[in-house]
Amino acid sequence: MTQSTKPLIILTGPTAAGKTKLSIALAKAVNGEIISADSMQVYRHMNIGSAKIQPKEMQGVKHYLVDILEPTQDFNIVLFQKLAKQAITEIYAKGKVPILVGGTGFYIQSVLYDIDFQESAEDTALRVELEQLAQEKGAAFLHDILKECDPAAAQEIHENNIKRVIRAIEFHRQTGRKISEHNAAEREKKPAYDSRYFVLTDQRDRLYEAIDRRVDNMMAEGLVDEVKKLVELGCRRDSTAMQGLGYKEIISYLTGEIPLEEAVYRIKRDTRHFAKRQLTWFRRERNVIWIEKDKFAYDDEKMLHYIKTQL
RNA sequence: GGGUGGAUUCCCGAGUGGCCAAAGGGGACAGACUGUAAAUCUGCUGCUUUAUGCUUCGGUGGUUCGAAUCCACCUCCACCCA
Repeated sequence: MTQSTKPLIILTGPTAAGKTKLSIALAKAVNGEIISADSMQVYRHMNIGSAKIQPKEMQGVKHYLVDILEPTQDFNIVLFQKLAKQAITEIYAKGKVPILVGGTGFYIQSVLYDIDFQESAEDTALRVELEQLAQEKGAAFLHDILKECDPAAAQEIHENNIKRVIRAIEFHRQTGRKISEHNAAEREKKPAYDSRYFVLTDQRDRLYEAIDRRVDNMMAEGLVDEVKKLVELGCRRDSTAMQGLGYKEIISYLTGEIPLEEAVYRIKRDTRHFAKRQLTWFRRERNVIWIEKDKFAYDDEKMLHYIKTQL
């Protein structure tokens, strides 16, 4: 890999597995710089709830895509992909190795396979219109619309998954093509880099314990105050940033909908669900190198050594 | 000591004679995902030789063709009166 002109190291894994800490050691070991593949850490002022790496923890390792947006702004995968690619170019120019670190599997995929999103922009007006249609006439009605323009997509996407049904219809309206065909073509792509895809994980029960502990720490560190400030900054419940785990629940607490202990319970539960979904995603990715912490006696040094043997 | 209300599958909880292996929710487990992805959505959850099969609804015994559902006693829990 060191011979290649386009090396890319990916270090991911479910939330609370310990990616951040290991990533710093890795970056130092391979003369790398880190690109965060995390949909929430891009936002400024969201430090506690997103478990964002803090400047002193970086130990001089440059990080990209952290603290680049105000929480009132929208972020999405296309923007991520564009910025990540820019960062990679920049890192190559320095003669360093880019390391993609973070738990958002879809973001990682978009870079690794250089997925093409450009053909179709999002159309807010259309989305709102279709959402209303679904609300008034039901999910099945919307799904029937998709059936007419893209039967294959209709078969693949469950009618209750309104977001994805809307996107498929939107894609067709804008491009005249079928998203099912587009997706099939994109799926054939080979990695755009000479990559190593590491997934850091642990036994399920230990992972869940780590999540519970982390949430308790977040509360102790002042997550409620952090969310209060975000609300003061103008964040609304439906803004993209407030969809983050830990944020939407605390907002529900602040508006008096649920007691604080219920909010904490939900954050823990939903974060466990999230970790499970992440694992499902990584299992499906091709050529993944699993790093099971228990097999390395929970020793970062040993994990790092193993990673180096795989490069 | 007396009275009343309870005990249901991992949890909560519905079920008052057959349509009940037992609603619904939660959890657990599994999966999908190509412009909101920390989002959104799906499946599954007693056992097995998958069957008009077996075991289950606090315990035991009864009534009945048939009981989670009715009766008796017992155990435990909650509340009320002493």
